[in-house]
Amino acid sequence: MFTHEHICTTMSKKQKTIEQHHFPWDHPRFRSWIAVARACQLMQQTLTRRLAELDIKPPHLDILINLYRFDGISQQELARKLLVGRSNMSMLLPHLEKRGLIERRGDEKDKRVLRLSLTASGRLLSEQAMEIQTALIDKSLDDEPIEDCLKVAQSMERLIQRLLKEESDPG
Amino acid sequence: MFTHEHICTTMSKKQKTIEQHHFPWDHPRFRSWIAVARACQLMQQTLTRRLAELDIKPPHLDILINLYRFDGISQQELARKLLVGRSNMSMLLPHLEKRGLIERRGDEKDKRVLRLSLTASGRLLSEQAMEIQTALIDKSLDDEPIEDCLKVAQSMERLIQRLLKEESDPG
DNA sequence: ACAAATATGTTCATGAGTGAACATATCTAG
DNA sequence: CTAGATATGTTCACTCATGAACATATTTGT
Repeated sequence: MFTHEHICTTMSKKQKTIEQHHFPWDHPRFRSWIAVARACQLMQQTLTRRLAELDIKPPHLDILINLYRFDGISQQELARKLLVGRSNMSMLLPHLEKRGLIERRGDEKDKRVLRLSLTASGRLLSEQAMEIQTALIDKSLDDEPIEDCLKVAQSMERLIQRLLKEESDPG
Repeated sequence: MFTHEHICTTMSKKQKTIEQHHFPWDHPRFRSWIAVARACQLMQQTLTRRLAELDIKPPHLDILINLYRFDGISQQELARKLLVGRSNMSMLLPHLEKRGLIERRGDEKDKRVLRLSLTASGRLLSEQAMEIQTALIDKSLDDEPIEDCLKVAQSMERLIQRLLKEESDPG
C-alpha cells in the first residue's frame, strides 16, 4: 500500500541549482517506483471487485491459474511460484478443496508432497476468471504500445532476478 | 454471461498454426502486467525486511512519508492518498500515536476531523526509513536508464488515472 | 546402516486490510 | 429553521499473509 498521490511540483532554488535529491519525492527513480506500486494496488483492488461475481479473490485466481498451467504441482512449488510462504497455501488450499475447485492427492513416490490439480468445475471457473483478468489488463493497457509493455516486462524481470538473488545471498 | 470458448482447454492444431493468444500467458500485456505485479510483491517483501530494524512495516512508512510531506492532513485525506479505506487508518494510527511517532488533534473549525502531524521522534524515524527505502529503490533500479524510469512512471500514472476514473464512474 | 541435515506440509498467534453498521458533525434545500 | 443528505471517524467480523514451532518423510554423509 505504497504511496503519494501527487508528485511534488515545488522545488527550492537550492535543489534546482545543485542537482541533489534531498527528499525522496524529488528523486526520479523513487517517484517512478511509487507510481508502479500505486498502479499495482489499484489494479488489485479493481480486479477484486471484478472477481466478486465469481466469489473468488485475486489470491485464489493466482492459485487457479498456476494449477491450470502446471497440473500436479506441489504446494511447495506453488508457494514458490506465487512468492508466498508455504503456510499461506496450507491455509488457502483446503478452502478451495472444500469448494470442489481443486483436488489434493498424495504423491506415491514421496509421501511428503501433495499433488494439486483442478477439478472440472475448478477449470471452468478458472477460465471465467482468467477472462475477467485478461479483459481488465487489456482495457487498462490498450493505449500503451506493445513494445513498451515488453520493455517494461523485461525491466521488471531483471528487477525480480536481482531481488531474488539478494534474498538468497543476503549481501 | 461469459464466453470462454476462445480459451481452449486442449491444444488444437488450429491454435498452433494461427498466431492468436488463447491463454493469458501467451498474451503480451498479460505477461507484462504479471511481471510488474511480481516485482511489486518482491519489492514490498524486501522493504519489509529492511524496515524491520526500525520496527515498522511498509504501511507505516507510507503514512509517515505522507505526514512528512503534508503536515496537518486529515485521516480521510490520508486514506485517499494511500488508496485504502478510512477504517484502515482508524486501526493503524492509534498504534503509531501510542508509539509517540504522530499526534492527532481535533480541528477547531470542523469537529469531525482529526489533524495529523509527526512528532520530533516520528520525523527522525521517517527520515531513517525514507533513507532505507530510497536506497533499496536506487539499488534495484540503478541499471535502468532514468528516462526509461520516467517513461514507465508516465504509463503508470495514465493507468492510475484510468482506474480511478472508472472507479467513480462504474461504466 | 544410521544419525544428522533437509524438505514438505500444518498449526498457531499476530498483523494488515476490507466493508458494513454506527455515531457525530456539517452542509443543503425547502 | 429544520429535515434530510453528506462527510468524518470508529468498531466489528472477516480474510489474507507471515514466521515460528512442530510432525513426518527423505536425503546425505560417514
